[in-house]
Parts: sequence; C-alpha cells; structure tokens
Amino acid sequence: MPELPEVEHARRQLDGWLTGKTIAAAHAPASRVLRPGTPAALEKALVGKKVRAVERRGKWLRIVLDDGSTLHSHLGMTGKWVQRPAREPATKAEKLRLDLAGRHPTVRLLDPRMFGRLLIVAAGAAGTSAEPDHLEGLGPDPIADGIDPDYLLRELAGSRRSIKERLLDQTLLAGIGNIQATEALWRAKLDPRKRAGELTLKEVRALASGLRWTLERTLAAQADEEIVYLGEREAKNVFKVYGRAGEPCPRCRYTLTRIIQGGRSTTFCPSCQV
DNA sequence: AACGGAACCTGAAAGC
DNA sequence: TGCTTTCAGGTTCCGT
Repeated sequence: MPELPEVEHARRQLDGWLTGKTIAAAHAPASRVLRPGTPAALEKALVGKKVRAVERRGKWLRIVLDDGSTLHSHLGMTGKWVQRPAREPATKAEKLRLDLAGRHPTVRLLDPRMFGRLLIVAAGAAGTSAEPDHLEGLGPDPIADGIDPDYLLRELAGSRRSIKERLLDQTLLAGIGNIQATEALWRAKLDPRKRAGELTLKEVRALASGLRWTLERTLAAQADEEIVYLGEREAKNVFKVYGRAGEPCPRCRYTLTRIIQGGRSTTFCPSCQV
C-alpha cells in the first residue's frame, strides 16, 4: 500500500488521532518490525509521553514526543496505522498498540508481512546533529521540497539504468514507489525502458509534471475515500495504467503491456509511451 | 561505483 | 474442494 501519498495520508490521520494526546500505555509484541529495538525499550520510551506532532519525510513517518525523542515508522509493503476500539483484541498482524489518556480509541500499527520498521530516535540524537541513518541519504521530498527538473536532469546524467528503475531510488526523490513511477511515466508519455541518462530536459520536465500530477491525484483519491469509508469497502483501482495490463490505454486505446524491470512490474502503453 | 538478482515475509487470488 | 502457483504499492544485501 504505502508510497508517498499513502504515507502522507497516514500522517494526516495520525496527526488527528495523536497530536496533543498523552500515551497512557503501549504494547509491542516482539517482532522483526522493531529494528533496532526491543518491546520493553519501545514501551518505556512511549508511556507517559505527549505527542507534539506527526511528520513525514519520503516514506518515513516521525511521531514527535514531548521529550524531543521521535518514534520513526516505515510501513514497508503492508504496514498500516488504524484506530480501533479499546476492547477489540489484537490480531496476528498487530505490531504496536497505543492507549491514550482520556476517552479515545486505541491507535494500532498492523503489518502482516513485516517489511516495515519501527524505532525510537533519542532526543539528543535527532535534535543536535545529523539525521539518523535511514533518513540520511534521502533525496528531496516531492511534496515538501517540490520537484526541480534541472536537479533531476543532473542526477540522471550518465545513468545507464532504465528511467523506471531509477525513479525507485529513494536518493533521487524520496517517496516515489512502483505505482507512482508507473503512472508518472504514462502521463509523461515516456517509455519506462528508456535509459535514465538519455532523457532530454524536455522529457525530464514532462516527467516532473507527471509525478506532480499522479501524486496529487492519488492523494486526492484517498481524501475522498476517508469521507465515504464505512467499514470494509471493495478496493477500487483508481489508477490509469497500474494493474491494467490487457486493458486499452486510456489515452490512445492501444492494449497496455506488463513487463518486469528490476524485479518489479511495470505497466505501460507501447504505442504512446515512446 | 553501479547494476542485476536474490532475500526477507505473509496472505490473497488465480490456476489446476 | 483442496493443493499449488503467482503476485503484491519496499528495502537491503551480495556478488560481479
């Protein structure tokens, strides 16, 4: 589920659920998601703390606590923050449960596949000097920092890799994932197999605008969903080409094709993406 | 240094 | 009805 728009959506939800509230209790079963860390250390770092803010950088969430420490959360492939009534029992996928002071639903982190991560960054570590390792190399955040075509052109120069694979590199832009890359390339009318270093400034501009287009569109679709959402609803594919191999291209009607690049699937239109 | 590929995991859906 | 295979929106590590 989680690429930049989903993580930003999660940030907004968490902000509403947690900011200004105090964590009365925390329960984290031992799991691979706690990297590095232990259940006891995590629980101790959270209990009694008030949440000051919820921030995002690329696909990383940072829950800022009132002692200056931060809880960092990466959702991996299947991570999800949810609100649940206090009486509802934990499922197998539950990796953290936060009980808040006062009458509020509990906030829980689910992650069945456990590719996600959850860790505490101590107060001194985050405030004073460098970013922690996992945030260190991240490129500009497309929402917070915008997308600069000149920067992209410079970074892509000399790369023999395909533009699709290159877009998934978080040091280029932080937060772009398989869907957003696929959608942006379609919007920009670019062949995903094209070598990254061979794009012209004009093509890079189209790509930057394609990225902005899909990010905003995906974010908007989620905002809508929250309002309509009631219990479980059938997941609907809101994307133009992702997951639509075999269907006609929404732009030129040619049949969309699915290929594998760097072990990830890419759907594109062989007719209008050149 | 850059690159392709495997590995890390579970679960839902499609295929037989 | 099972059993098997495929696939999944992410990162990291390993050998070349």
